[in-house]
Amino acid sequence: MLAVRICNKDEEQGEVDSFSIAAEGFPDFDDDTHLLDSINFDDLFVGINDGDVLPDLEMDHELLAQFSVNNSVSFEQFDDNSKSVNKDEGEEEGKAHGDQEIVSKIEELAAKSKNGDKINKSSPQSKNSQGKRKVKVDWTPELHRRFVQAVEQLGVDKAVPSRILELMGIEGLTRHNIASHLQKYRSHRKHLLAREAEAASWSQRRQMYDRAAAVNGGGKRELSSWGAPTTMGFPPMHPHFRPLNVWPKYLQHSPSPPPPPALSWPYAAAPPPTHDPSYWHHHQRVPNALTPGTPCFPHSLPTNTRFGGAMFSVIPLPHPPYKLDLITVGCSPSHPPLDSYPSKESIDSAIGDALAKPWLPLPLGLKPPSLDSVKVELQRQGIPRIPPSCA
DNA sequence: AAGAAAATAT
DNA sequence: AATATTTTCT
Repeated sequence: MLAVRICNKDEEQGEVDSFSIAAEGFPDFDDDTHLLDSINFDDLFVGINDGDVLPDLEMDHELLAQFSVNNSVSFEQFDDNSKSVNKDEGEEEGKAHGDQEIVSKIEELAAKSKNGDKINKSSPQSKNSQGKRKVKVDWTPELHRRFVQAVEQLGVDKAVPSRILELMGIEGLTRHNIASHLQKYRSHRKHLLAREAEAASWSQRRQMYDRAAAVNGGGKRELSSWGAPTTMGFPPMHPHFRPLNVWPKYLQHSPSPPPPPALSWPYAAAPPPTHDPSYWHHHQRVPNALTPGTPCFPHSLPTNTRFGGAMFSVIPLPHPPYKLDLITVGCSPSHPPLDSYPSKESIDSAIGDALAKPWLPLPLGLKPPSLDSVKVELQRQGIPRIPPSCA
């Protein structure tokens, strides 16, 4: 059947951990035969044929499988002995998807007995031959959305696993499942906030620096022990003082992922693999509002230019070697990303290592301008490249 | 029961 | 190697 049954109970807590996972939109739902036909067992066994695991598997009872269908995963509680498959509630909101693709994949399997090799200390892991881990919950975007919804509804501070569990109202999910997801969620959130704070902080320093620079005009500037101009006790702008090099990993490679629909807010976009950072920040933001932490340098700076749909700031420093001190690229919902983007490395090398390049965070899911655009703009503004030797 | 940390699995 | 998810420990 579509639903796979997990058959052991959590002795300690009495939580039900056996449940079925039903796939929405799966054809021939009640016809095992057809379903089986459509399962690719090669995939099913990928990764578990390393010999030491296989022998312990028993198809019927030990094999845990989770079927993941593109859009939704639902959980149904199982009676301990019942074999019945419960079809799931419909996907509430985001339905209306004619899912033509059936099973996208079978992700999970295997209850492993991971003991055997260990001089066990009777840790629950080195348990009986039946060592079955609980089935992994597949936190699909849909599921996560509900999670986030619940969390936000409760309020970030009041959102504790048990309440979230209630609100989500998805059978089969345990408090533990949620607790762990919550942990990660908070963690991501924390990082994000930290990043934003840091960016903001540097933004402020930048402002102060610029103001001070404006005041002293071309006056002489004292050099710190760093040999660089300092202002108001802030560290000199120097490559080594990059506040934070936040060039989202997912932006670094992948030559040209399908450009997100220009005007749509990427957070709402459909198929975020778990890797998509926007996954963790699904809460819809006010359209057109700048993402908090977005490089919002003093907009008024004369050198602040828009081009190619992205904001691009170049802030020259008063002194020759520091001619070009900071470049900021950013996008906002109203300024869609460009088609392509350069790697951080390519920009670094193009601009020259002598320059401080604190890349401030881009709104998640958006891309910085292409390297060519940057180059062009640099030229247009008559900003000379500075050889590293000058630094 | 909540959280953090450690352990596993992918 | 890095992540995602589970398990253990406080």
